[in-house]
Amino acid sequence: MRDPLPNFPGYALRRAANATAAELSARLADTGLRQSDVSVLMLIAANPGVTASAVGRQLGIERANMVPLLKRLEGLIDRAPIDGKSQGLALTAAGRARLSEARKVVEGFEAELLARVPPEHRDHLLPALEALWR
Amino acid sequence: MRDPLPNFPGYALRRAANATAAELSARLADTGLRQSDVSVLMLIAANPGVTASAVGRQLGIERANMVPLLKRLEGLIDRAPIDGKSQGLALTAAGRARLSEARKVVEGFEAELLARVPPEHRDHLLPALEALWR
DNA sequence: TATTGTTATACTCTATAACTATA
DNA sequence: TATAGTTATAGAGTATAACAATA
Repeated sequence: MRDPLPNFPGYALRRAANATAAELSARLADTGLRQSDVSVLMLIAANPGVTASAVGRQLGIERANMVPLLKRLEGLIDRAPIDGKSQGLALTAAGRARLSEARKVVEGFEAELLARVPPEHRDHLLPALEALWR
Repeated sequence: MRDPLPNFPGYALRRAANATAAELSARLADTGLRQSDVSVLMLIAANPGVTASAVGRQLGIERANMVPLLKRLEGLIDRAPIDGKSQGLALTAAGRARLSEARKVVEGFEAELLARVPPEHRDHLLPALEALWR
């Protein structure tokens, strides 16, 4: 079948993102975490005391969507009041343990992704992608 | 803020796909078509008489999801029975006209996307992406 | 005035299961 | 048996509007 679409970088981007997201989701199933959960946990781990709003801004997640996400992570995240309206987030011991599991899955998967890219293109992938959204 | 996530190609892929999809959707608003609509119209235009199932297979769209999609494109697509259970799809005159509009938007956008990528990385984007899903 | 956290809501995309009819 | 078209449904991801309380 004639198919001109794969020649469009935007289309290839969508297909690649879709395929890899589905694969990572399947691999994360055992941890009970979603990709967005893991990214939030990673950001909190790297920045203890950060607010939910700041996490959302950094990851491109709307404030409103942080609420159910953090609710799903109950027990893994600790909330400590900063002032009357802000709360600092940090991982609990359980949160660190779960993140440690998830991190193995994610980092293994990311390494595999890079390995799938032919060597001559490999180092160009990340800079090219970053130019499209940063 | 410390943020290790942009160093993950899978994460960058998701962010880039998300950002570009939102932008293209906004640009397509005037045409009344979605990205998936345009990709379906393009595939039918390139392969007159193709079945809905074949289009879905090629584009990674489930058969079941082709039904409301084609219903949305009523008037743009013509269905002719091939045998008792299959229908061949083709564009109507209106379909060709709408696709012509949408094609300008999409091709302009795709060219802009490539232009955003630094020249030394540009030619590597498409091959690298294709390695991730093909 | 701007920001935080929150509630409610809606739209899109995608996936699965199941059914009918035909090849 | 496998495939085409269809219906119904559910899960994610994402977006907006609006509100109260606080900076």
